[in-house]
Amino acid sequence: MKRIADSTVRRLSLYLRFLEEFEEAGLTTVSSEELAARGGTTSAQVRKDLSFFGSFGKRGLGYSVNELTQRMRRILGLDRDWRIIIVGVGKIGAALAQYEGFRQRGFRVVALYDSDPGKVGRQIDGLTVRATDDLAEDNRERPVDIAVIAVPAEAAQRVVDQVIGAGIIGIMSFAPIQLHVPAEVTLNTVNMAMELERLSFALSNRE
Amino acid sequence: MKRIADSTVRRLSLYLRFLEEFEEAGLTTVSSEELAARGGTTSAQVRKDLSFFGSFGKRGLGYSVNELTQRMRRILGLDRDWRIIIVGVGKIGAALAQYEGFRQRGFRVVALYDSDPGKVGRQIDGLTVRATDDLAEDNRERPVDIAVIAVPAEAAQRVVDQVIGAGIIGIMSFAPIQLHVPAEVTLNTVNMAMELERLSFALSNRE
DNA sequence: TTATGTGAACGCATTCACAGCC
DNA sequence: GGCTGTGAATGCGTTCACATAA
Repeated sequence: MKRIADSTVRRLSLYLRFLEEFEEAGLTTVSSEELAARGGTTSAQVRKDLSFFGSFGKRGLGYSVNELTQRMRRILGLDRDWRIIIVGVGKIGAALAQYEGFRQRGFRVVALYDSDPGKVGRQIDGLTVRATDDLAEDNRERPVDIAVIAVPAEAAQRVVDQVIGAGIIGIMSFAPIQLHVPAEVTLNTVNMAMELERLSFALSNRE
Repeated sequence: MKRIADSTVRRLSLYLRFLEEFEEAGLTTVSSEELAARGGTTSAQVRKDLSFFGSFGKRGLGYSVNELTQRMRRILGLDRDWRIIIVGVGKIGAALAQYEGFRQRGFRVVALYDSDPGKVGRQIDGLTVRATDDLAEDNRERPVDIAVIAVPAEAAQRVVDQVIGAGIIGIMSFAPIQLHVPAEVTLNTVNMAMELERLSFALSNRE
């Protein structure tokens, strides 16, 4: 498939949310213009974004809310459940484990891990925290799709190597550090401190 | 000032981290090439990024680690403390309140707010949770720079309006929703569910 | 000689504008 | 007539390549 820009994928996620809102509101048809207005973009942008994946609309009419919602789900890979684990059950990790926004989209947290013996065995949201060293064996028995990394910066690269060694190829990191992974692994990093710094920059540099 | 691309600002944050590492390692000079290698970019990119703000290097030599670190801090607005509040002390909000990564960069959490009467009065990390309705008055007495929004999607726009009404012009949102703010307000949103969706897309669409 | 700083070239994402279809 | 789908034009960020300075 043609390479899709990151910005396009982000917008697709937004479109899906809006479509679900429209669906809930009982609308059956939506135009690129309406979708654009809701998301703060342009109708041409919406049509271009969708055109990378096919022709889903009817000229003169717009898009079927129902059909487009299905299509978006399928395109984003959300027409299935994803088995995810969370490594690191400090404040952030524990919060993510219970985050409803994940479950709603089919991301099912199936296990929690931590390297701290003091945390292993603890119960969080119905799951027992396991030792990070058990990861490889666990994953062999019952593979997972995505590992969410929520450990301190110092431990992050080591944990990521362990996760990859266990055979997991999807990684979502919340560690405030630049991670290195082989090409066959897909990594997505959210650095919350960096996001605040972007805000700091924006606030400092406006006339 | 000339408009700076978002991608540039993100890289500046990275450079600063690397510079601090180099500083800690005792290095006094660094080249654009070394900085690039550490961050997975190119030396031309590093030089171009820096060139938007001035000429900080010496030809044939490179950059003074110390001086460039200072410059980066100032450019990013990190040569000062930022007073921030967190609105919404559910799992995510409480986790952020105690996040060390913020404090380290001069982001000082000075107050916590929640609309749930059951949470108001609770102690978290040495701070007493206050009622969101107190926000306007509190901010009049002792203004803050940034409000971090960590409330559910349904409440987010209302809370943001309240925050803006109180006179706060910097907002960092973790609510999984598209927020609307007037032009004079600077908003930065991190949508964790969307980030997982990007990963889902990437994992689903590779040959 | 070495590494910066920067115009120019390039490539990619966004916007335009209109042909095509309902 | 209305709205989509898409080549063409534009704008913007990245890369190139070299003049410049230590």
